[in-house]
Amino acid sequence: MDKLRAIQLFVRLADLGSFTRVAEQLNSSKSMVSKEIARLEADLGVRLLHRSTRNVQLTAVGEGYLLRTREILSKLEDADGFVQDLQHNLRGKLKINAPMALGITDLSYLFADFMRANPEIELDIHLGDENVDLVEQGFDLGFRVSSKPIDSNYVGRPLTSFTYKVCASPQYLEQHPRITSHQDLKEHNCFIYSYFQGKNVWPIEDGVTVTGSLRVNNTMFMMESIKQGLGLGFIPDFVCQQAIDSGHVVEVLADTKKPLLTLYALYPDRHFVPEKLVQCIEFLEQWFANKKAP
Amino acid sequence: MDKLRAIQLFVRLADLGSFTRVAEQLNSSKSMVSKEIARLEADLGVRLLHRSTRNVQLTAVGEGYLLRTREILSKLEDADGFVQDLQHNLRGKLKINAPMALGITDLSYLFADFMRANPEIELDIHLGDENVDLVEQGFDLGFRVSSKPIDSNYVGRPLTSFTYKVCASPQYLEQHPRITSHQDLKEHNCFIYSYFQGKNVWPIEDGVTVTGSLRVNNTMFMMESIKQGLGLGFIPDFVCQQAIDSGHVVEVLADTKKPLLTLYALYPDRHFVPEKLVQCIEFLEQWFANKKAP
DNA sequence: ATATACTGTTCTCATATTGAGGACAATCGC
DNA sequence: GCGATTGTCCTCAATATGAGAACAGTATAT
Repeated sequence: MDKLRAIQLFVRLADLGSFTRVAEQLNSSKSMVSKEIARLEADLGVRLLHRSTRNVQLTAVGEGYLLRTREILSKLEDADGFVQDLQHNLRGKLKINAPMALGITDLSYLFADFMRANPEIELDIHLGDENVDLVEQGFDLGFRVSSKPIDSNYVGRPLTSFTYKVCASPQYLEQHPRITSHQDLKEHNCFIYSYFQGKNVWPIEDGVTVTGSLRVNNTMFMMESIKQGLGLGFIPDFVCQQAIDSGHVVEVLADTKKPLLTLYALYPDRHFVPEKLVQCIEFLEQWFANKKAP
Repeated sequence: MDKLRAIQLFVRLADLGSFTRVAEQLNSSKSMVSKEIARLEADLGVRLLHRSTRNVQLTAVGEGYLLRTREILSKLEDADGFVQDLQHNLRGKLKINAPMALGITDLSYLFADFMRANPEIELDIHLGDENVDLVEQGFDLGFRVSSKPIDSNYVGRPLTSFTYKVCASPQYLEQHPRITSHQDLKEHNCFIYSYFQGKNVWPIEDGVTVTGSLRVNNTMFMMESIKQGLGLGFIPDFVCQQAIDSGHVVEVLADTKKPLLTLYALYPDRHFVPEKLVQCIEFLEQWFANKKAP
């Protein structure tokens, strides 16, 4: 028995005071209304209304039940309304996970723009390079750099592609042997990024195993050490480009083959994506598209 | 879709955190739980929980919906509990309609006993001889004197039978012609009871049309007038018996044929009769049975 | 690292529920 | 009295629904 519908019919019946009119109002049959009310009464084991052929009269019990069920229906509507509001209106929190370096560089500008464009949406941004379980931590959106989508419960959306560059400061290069081949790197002080998937193998050409005096889990820190002339780093271009443009560091082995990586936006499975998240993802795509253009 | 059941499943699922365990607990199948939750989500247009194969995680929306639906389910239980309480416990009001004379005589003793035996039941007794519509006025119980059950929406239960007696005071009989046949009544001052079905025809033998100087809608009043020696009355025995026993009035035409009437208890249709009403009706039957015995 | 066990989803199909329509009994107004 | 209208009951076709197995994916154990 669909008790909820039965209750809705009961309340309506109490309002209209006629089985026939309820059936008419719902484009349904009298028999259905009658049966459903009978079912509800059977379920409760109580007569909710006395019926004479001319009159429908609430029982004392029915009176009390009506009061309570009215409130329940109203609360149910509230609950549904709450859901609709959160789903379809551009409101609420958006919990986002992003790599530290990306967050400090591009994303800080990106989300500044986004917040200006969508003042109703609150952002809860967690920067970190550890591999967190997005679903377990309840993230709405995550940024991942990978060739394959990692988590099958999430759908990935390519935003932009980037590459890595081998960087060193001009001073370092002056004071150390010339680098002409990627194999030369073996003789240099190559910094290692802790979370790098290849550990201490840089994916240049067919790969080169490197060693160095620094191992750190933050690319910005590494970048600073490179600027100080302490060694070489294998740095994403969005982190090093500015320093290269300003001359603080220099790219070496620019013509070697390095992997082209893709930045993905990961968000929960495609069913029922909240409007605010749709909005956010579209914003991401546009932002990166615009950035590449000029 | 049975939304209520879907909500119940959702809440249970949030508690147990596993589709499989919900299905086990309800002796049902995983597919049913999965489908029902999917239906609810489709209805709302929202993902309520993220599922990874190892984890079920509430969405932000799901979290809010859970809170609200929990309250709704609790309220629904309250409503059902309220009904059960009223139905099965000996509590609550009992609205009763009874003829004036009967109420003032027998019923006053009867219900005094009843109230002593059932202190939890409140009585709301309306005395009156007008023909009221029991269902329209919301009566739980009515007393009717009739040979046929009047209202088809109510079921009648015979309680006791009684008859009428022709009464007069000794003084009146001394001062007026002797009464030996019912036809003699035509020459006497016969009081008329307003609500009497036969109007001014007393159903003695084959009926006798009478006239008199008093017409009143209350038998007790009439009884008093008889005691004063003003005339004759056709009085139910439960009203006149005491006065006859004490010698205040005398019965005449005792051996004539008068109708034997039955007192019925009328109560609403047999489906779902509240326990308190069942109790009351049983009490009525026992009381009248005991009264007849001694 | 590989295997295994366990998760939630999806599919199909037999089953059961259910709602519409009409006949029915009862009542009220004319 | 008769006709109109009420709620209930009956039957039957259509729909919805749940069980079970196959499936895809993942975490734990070895």
